[in-house]
Amino acid sequence: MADDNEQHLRWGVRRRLEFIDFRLFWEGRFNRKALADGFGISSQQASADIAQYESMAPDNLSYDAALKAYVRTANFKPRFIGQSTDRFLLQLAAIESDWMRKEDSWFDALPPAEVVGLSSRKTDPGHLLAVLDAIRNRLELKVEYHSMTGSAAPARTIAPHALAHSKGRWYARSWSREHNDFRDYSLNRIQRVFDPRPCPVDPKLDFEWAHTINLILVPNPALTEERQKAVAGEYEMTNGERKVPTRLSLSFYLMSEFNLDVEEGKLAPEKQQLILNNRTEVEQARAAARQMSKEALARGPRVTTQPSPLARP
Amino acid sequence: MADDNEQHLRWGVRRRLEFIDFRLFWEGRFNRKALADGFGISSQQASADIAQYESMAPDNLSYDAALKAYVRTANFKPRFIGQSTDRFLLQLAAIESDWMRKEDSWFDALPPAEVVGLSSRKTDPGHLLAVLDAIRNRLELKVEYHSMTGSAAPARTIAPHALAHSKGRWYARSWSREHNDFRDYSLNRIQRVFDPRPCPVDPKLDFEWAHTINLILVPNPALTEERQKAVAGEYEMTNGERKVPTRLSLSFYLMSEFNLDVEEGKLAPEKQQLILNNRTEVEQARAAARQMSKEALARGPRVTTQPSPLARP
DNA sequence: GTGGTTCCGTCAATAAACTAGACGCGTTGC
DNA sequence: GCAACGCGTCTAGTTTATTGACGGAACCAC
Repeated sequence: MADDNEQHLRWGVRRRLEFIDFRLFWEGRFNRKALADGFGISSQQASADIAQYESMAPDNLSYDAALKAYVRTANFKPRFIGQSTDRFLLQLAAIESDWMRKEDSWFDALPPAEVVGLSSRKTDPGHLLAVLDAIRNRLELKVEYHSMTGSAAPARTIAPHALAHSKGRWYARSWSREHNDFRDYSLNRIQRVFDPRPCPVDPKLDFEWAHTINLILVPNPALTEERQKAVAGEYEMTNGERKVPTRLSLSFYLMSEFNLDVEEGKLAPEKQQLILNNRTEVEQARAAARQMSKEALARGPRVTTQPSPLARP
Repeated sequence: MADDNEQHLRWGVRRRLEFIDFRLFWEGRFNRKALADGFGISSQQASADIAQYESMAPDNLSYDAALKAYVRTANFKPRFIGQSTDRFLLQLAAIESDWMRKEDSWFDALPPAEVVGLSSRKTDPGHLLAVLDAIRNRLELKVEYHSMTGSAAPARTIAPHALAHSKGRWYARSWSREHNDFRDYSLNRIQRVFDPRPCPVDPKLDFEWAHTINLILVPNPALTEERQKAVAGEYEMTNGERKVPTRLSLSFYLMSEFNLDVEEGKLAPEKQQLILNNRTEVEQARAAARQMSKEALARGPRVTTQPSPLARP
């Protein structure tokens, strides 16, 4: 019956009950003021919400007059939030990395936490917007790329068709008019975007993007047998290997991130815990796809069908 | 005057206006049904919300009867969302990495996007919960660590006091009763947690965590002059170097992530674009801090003041 | 101890937000 | 040309939330 009620709850009320659940689960406590302030409701309404929560999950909380707060009981069971750690940790990382404002989360006191990494230049919203519109409506754009030399960067014409993320950076997978092939352009190196217009090139010709291959990862045999087993467990391998389906164009990033592109033996095995078993296969497949794209693009004819403006992809 | 109104909006209404803003900005279009479904309101109320949005930002949208949707106009200016790219990209990455459900975001159609990385075992919510409670209330826990050998892992007693994130993994910075020093424990290798009890060790003695040092990063001189300039720009260096304040205990992760812990010349310069200029200083500082912690811990007396249960840190 | 403060809870009256059902209007697709 | 769909709007009625007032429990400073 309680489950029945749950469906009838209005969106706003449900969010507030989730908030109570969230705070109890992760922080063990909350008080009425936090609820009222967080959602801009009166304290009376907050009381009513708490009463409702209690009626639906009586054993979850009790009021501690000394702490002036509601506290989680020992046999607490989350009632409204799917108890996903990921949401919690994601938000924590996002706040620590300044991607998100603390007020937009449901945290009160953040646990002491630190995120390792190098913060990078932010992406300009207008540029991302232009890229997204281009992807959706199959447009090409003129862009100026961040030039370090101070000299005026020549404008390039690119037609983005997908986004990719690696090592904290976002890339726009794009056709390049100048080179007549497909390449990656780092979003936050774009300095200026202008002159969007329909693009005749079919993104399906980007075979390096479209085709995937299984990277076959195994523990570095230079590690002790015990460490190898640990690595196998760490990366959830079965039969001593892990197959990772990867787009050909992205295999480079994954290889780079895990030092799979370094000759075996060159690095200390602890710095190269994984070995790519089918490296030549991957590299050949990638080169072949690249060649196929080039030939298809050179051959033309370029595709003619155009989606209507602002239509869904 | 409009700004005045904005403050009076109720939380739920404001969220819906933000939703309209978000969709218009990032996807260029939305319709009434999306609003009604997303927030569980009636179509009448959705119409009312749209009318209100239009009254507050008349030039932002127009209805396209052919598309059966509201579309963004050329001179659109976001009115309710701070136009932060980060929120957009963060959610995109989160959804792509399965950290977040699409329904919890405001996306309609996701742009084609891919996140490079190896998915890892999920962290058990109960374990994270126990660790967080331990951090807040200064407890020690018995944990069983994931053992690859199949043999029963001996329980260890740890007292976590902070979280750290690196390369997709979360670590609990903890005092170890067995070793009587401070170490990192990977959250998703914890198999079982039990027997929490107050811990007499003061986390302030973890000098490797408390002390920070500036890592001084410079472009790898083995790169061409032009590439060096590009790297300097890419990492926002001033005077050819970037100072990155880092906790001593985390310097290892940062060094590992950017191959700063590899001898110069061993790797192709493209795989080692950054060089750590003060590596020996960092390593000495770290070793010194570690030694200080050990001595302080060995010396005792262990700290006596205890925060009350469930009190804020 | 005593007053002052700050939490909480509740009652009653009022205002705002929202829903249900019904109707008309324009566009699209068969 | 007709059904289907999405939008806008009207009325009446319900739910949700606010304002204002009052009282209880715990804590702090004096």
